[in-house]
Amino acid sequence: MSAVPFEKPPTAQEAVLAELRRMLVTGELAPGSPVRQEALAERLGVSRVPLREALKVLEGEGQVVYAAHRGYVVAELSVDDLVEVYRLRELLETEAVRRAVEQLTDDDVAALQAAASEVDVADRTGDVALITAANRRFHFLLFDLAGMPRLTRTLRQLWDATDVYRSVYFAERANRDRIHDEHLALVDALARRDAGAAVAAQDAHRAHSVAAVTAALEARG
Amino acid sequence: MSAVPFEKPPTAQEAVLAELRRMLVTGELAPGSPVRQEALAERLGVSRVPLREALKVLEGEGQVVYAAHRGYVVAELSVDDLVEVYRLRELLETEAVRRAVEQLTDDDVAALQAAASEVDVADRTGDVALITAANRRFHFLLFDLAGMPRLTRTLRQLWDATDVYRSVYFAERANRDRIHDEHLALVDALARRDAGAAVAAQDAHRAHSVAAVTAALEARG
DNA sequence: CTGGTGAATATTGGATCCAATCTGCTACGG
DNA sequence: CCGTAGCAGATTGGATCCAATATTCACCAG
Repeated sequence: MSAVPFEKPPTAQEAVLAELRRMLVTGELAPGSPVRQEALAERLGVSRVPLREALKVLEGEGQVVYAAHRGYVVAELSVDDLVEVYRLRELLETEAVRRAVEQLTDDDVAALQAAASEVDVADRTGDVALITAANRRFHFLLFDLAGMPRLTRTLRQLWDATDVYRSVYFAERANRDRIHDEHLALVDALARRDAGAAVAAQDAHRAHSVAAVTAALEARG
Repeated sequence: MSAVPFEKPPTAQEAVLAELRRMLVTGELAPGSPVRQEALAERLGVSRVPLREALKVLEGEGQVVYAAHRGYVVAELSVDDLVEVYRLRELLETEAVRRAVEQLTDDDVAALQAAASEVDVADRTGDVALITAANRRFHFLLFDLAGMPRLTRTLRQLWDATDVYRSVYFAERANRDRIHDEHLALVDALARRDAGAAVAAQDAHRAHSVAAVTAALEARG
């Protein structure tokens, strides 16, 4: 009985949800495009039922919008929406960092350092999806340390909403280089339990991101 | 063709969702109790499919928790959870008020005054459900004026999460009396475009609420 | 008496089928 | 030529049925 920590999908709806999230991040499901349930379900090898349940979750998160008898459409973010998301992130992430700093152990700091290194490792592969995932793990490791589950959940929704658009940020070599330094500065501030500096580092991090993404968004119209 | 603004339920899942929300607020679906799909569906006069879709929405909002093959359970809030929700509300509602004040018109102020009066009207009926609803309309009218849809949505989720517990607050005569004064103070500050005072009024409002609800929660254990 | 093993039951998960609604095209009248 | 009514196809919404999993309880070994 090899009790290997083997990943398995217990239900189809969860597998579908995970796959839909992936398709949203990669842009396979592009913003504004309608979701054809039958075709998508067939492609995923399931019936429409688990697909619809997964879509309901995404609807609750605002990733897709639903209209009765007209189905689901992949949510489209305007520049205003994007700016709003980043403003909310600022408010909530500031809280998260301040709380986390209060109860940060040395082990936590070490774990954060390790997570930051993982981002560098992913960076060297050049795979945008890997980088995005590693970056996310790093930041949410920190958020989780605040010990506020609802805060983490809300932040996850906000991050999810802009995942597609953030990819363009990671696609740029210059941005990826800057991330390394910014993460380093953040971990450094945390190691010193300097909440103010940590918040400042996060703010800078976000500011770069939002600037790049809005620029990209306005470019295409 | 009488184009009467007649209420109609476009889909069963929406009707079910609305009914489930009502049952959650009234405690008909009590925190911690499992959701028996077949029985509940039959009681609502629908099959399990639309019920399950409605439950997925509530799951996304954290109103129920889901475990694969074990079903849904009505979410239970610990005191810590409750304190967290109120802290998040403080952060987000402060932002909402500050933004709203920036672009408040005289008509908006008048509408807020009217909404506050509605709360008084509901108050005189003594019906806790009516009071809760009127109170909610008043506050969200203000939040909406910030022009930040995601912020409003997040706040709605936070309010929903604690609706059941807030009922105990409104059940107390003394608390209801205080609400009138607090709303008056808030509208007054808004009419003067005094963001600081408005935020302070809201903070006081919340502080009373959280104190009452935590007390009630700790009392029963 | 305790612990575990197995079958029986209850409950959830998913697929298929049918009904309801929407969309696009066509034809007709102005 | 333009607008509209209506029909046909496409798509979603919901109900029923079956499969998969979990839970309960009886039974037995120790």
